Amino acid sequence: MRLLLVEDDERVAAALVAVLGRHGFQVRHARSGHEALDALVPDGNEPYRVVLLDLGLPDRDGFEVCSRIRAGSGVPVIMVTARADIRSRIHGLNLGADDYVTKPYDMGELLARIHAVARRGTAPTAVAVSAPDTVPQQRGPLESRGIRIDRERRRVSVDGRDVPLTRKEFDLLALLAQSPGVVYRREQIFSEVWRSGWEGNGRTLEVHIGSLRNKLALPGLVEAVRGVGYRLIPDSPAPAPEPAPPAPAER
Amino acid sequence: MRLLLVEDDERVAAALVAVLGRHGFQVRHARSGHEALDALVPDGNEPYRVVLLDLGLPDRDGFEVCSRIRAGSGVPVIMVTARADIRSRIHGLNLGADDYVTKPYDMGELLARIHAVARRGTAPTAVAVSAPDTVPQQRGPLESRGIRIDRERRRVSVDGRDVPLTRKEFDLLALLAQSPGVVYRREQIFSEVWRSGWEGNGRTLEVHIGSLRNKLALPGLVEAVRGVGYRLIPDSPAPAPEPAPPAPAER
DNA sequence: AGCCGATCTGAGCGGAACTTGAGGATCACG
DNA sequence: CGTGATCCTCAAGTTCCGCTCAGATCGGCT
Repeated sequence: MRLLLVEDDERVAAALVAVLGRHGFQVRHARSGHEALDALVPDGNEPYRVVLLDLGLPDRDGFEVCSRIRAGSGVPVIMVTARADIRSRIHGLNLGADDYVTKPYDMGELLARIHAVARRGTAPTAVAVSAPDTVPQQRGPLESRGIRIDRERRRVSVDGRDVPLTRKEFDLLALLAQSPGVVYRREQIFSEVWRSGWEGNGRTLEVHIGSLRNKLALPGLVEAVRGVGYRLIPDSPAPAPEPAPPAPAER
Repeated sequence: MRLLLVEDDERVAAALVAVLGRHGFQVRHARSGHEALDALVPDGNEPYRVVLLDLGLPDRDGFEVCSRIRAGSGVPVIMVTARADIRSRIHGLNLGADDYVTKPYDMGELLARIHAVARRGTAPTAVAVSAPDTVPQQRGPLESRGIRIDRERRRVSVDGRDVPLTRKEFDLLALLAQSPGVVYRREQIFSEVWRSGWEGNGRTLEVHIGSLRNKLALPGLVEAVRGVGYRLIPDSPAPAPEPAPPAPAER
């Protein structure tokens, strides 16, 4: 059974490779998110049954790696990380991870969890991972429709013009911009931008959406989806992953 | 989305039912392992998408309940328990549980984990106990007869032409498209698309079906099955395994 | 403490979405 | 071929939901 380990710490990786090997896994070790995404491109070999993803990667955000994996494949992903806070957990799981394990973990439990997601299997994927960078996903600063979002500096600019945003406004925009076009449900927004379990009582969300719209001054960018939530309208009319050749993967 | 909650503490259960209900789950509450196993017997209704299993049950060991569930069904099981020791965790996961959450847990995280296992869907495994249409929730856009349904983006296109749908219309279509050819009974549709067991009094369903048909402009796609409900006609073969007699399993 | 920006809440408005009812069309069945 | 049940369509109501504004509250900073 093939397993993809994404981990930049050589010592940790070596230990995991050894243990997993003893338990019957054939482990491929990727040292960066880039290498991991490369490794997942179907190449005729037996596909990976599980991805073990460490979030503390050097080259790019581990969350981003996860959503890119998820954009192209249904392979089960287990996030393994030292970040134990609730927000990160929820965020990781909402990005499509199948499990989220915090360090330090018990090796036996990790193995059990690997088996749990592996036996459930790879989800069917209609998305063909053809051309690598045709999917306009976040790389470094997010960029879409002239908006540049710098997560590290928490700065946003529209057509070069700097737009000062408050905390909530920024978090809101950063969340929506993560996958332009995708509808984020209200509960999901609350659980990611506000403390979890918070039920929005008043008109809080609408007010923040309103001020965000005002400051960005890009009419039509933030769209309300009645009864569901909000989404960003991507510039390119190419909204969704390819209709894809109806070629079924089987046989 | 139906969810089976197995919990003997009434207060805990009530709280969970409330929160889960607000998040769009139709919750069935079983107070014992016996009741849970009963509830999981396929009865023609929409199958449960997730089981939330508390291990502290009075009548029998929660672990046993889990393995019995697993013996007859591929439904995802999340164990929720105060037993945090490693041995129990590993034991639970090895018995077939898909996740293991210890009390006290964060509600937001629990919700995220529920969604994580639900989106992965019911395992194809199962002992095929005459559970015909437990089609796992598909990842990626559904596609059939030139209709592309993107659940994430809540967008529908017919032959590339974008078709804006309202909430009910979209939910309705997404439900029917889940298993083209399968007849969805009226009560089933109401319980999925209109949450909180509300029986349609007027001509509500017909009107929404009507406007859906208008917008899609694909004559013959949505078929009414007199006295029963509706279904989508798949392009390819006509699988007519539907006995569709007046379902006697009604309670 | 006092200030000031950020966040939250409540009320009112307008429009979209949903529901209802009636009449006509269609179907199953005798 | 008649009849009742079921479904479809149209045209109203009615409810729900998002937007905005204005004021209250929170929280960090000096």
